[in-house]
Amino acid sequence: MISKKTKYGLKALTYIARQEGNMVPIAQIAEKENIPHKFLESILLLLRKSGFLGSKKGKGGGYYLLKEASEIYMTDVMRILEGPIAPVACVSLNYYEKCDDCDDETTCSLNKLMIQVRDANLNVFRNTTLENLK
Amino acid sequence: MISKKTKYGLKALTYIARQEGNMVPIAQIAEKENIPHKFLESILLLLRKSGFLGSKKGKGGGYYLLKEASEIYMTDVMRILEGPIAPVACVSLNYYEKCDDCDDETTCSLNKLMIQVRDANLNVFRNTTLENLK
DNA sequence: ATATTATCCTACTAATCCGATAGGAATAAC
DNA sequence: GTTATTCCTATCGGATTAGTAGGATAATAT
Repeated sequence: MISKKTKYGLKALTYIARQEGNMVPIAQIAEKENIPHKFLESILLLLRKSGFLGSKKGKGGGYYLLKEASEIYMTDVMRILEGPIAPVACVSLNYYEKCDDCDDETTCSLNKLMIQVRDANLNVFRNTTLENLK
Repeated sequence: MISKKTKYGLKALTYIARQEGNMVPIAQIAEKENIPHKFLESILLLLRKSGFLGSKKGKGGGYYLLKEASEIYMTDVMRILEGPIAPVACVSLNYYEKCDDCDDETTCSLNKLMIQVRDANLNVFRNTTLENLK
């Protein structure tokens, strides 16, 4: 199950994408998408620092997409918002970590299944961009 | 990412499946699979209560599979150990819950993607049994 | 200048979940 | 009756999640 952060983040990105380049203030997204304002603020900050959004302060300011919606892939967004796409770190492409309980990954009984799950999810996220959510 | 409970549970089930019907004590699984004994105890208790395992108390006791490994599907095991397979409750087949932030699911921008993710995972779990992990 | 509107940033908090442990009761074998 | 096992409830520290607080900073309009 994904976190609310992820869910809110995806909804916000979609909302911004729909405004076709116009500056979108947090308050507007928060209201329309039923997301707590301050919580959303921290999420948009993260998305900006991660290179998905640009922002402008002050009156008439807000957030906007830095790339075309069709070039924002779910793989990238999910990794920032939710973390690893793999179900266990020992099969993660971007967040690899060795298991403490496993001596040898190649003989681990779960390894093949975990890789299948990872790839199934990757396949969905690699083939979905923000444009597909609009 | 799956919890350690799920990971340990899957490993334990696989270990038991490999013993071909023999009674397997917790201590043996714990040692061979590097799982904390007491933690594993609680997991096996759950798997027994959920109908996957039988048990026998006392000397020479332990756990055993109640069904053939080839009839124990990952869909069922995962739902018990990890909970919903769906990434959000509002597209869950077995744990459905309405979103608080969504007025209408059919127009939710995330709905289609979430269903795709759910189905991708279901597809893997439905086609994997404990036999495949042995 | 000043008021207004917005993002930026750090810190904090309450609640929940996770991973693990404690300690004994019940049961079966020898 | 001793030993080996599961059974059961309760507890605990730490991490994570979801959300809040409060002000600093910047841009705009008047």
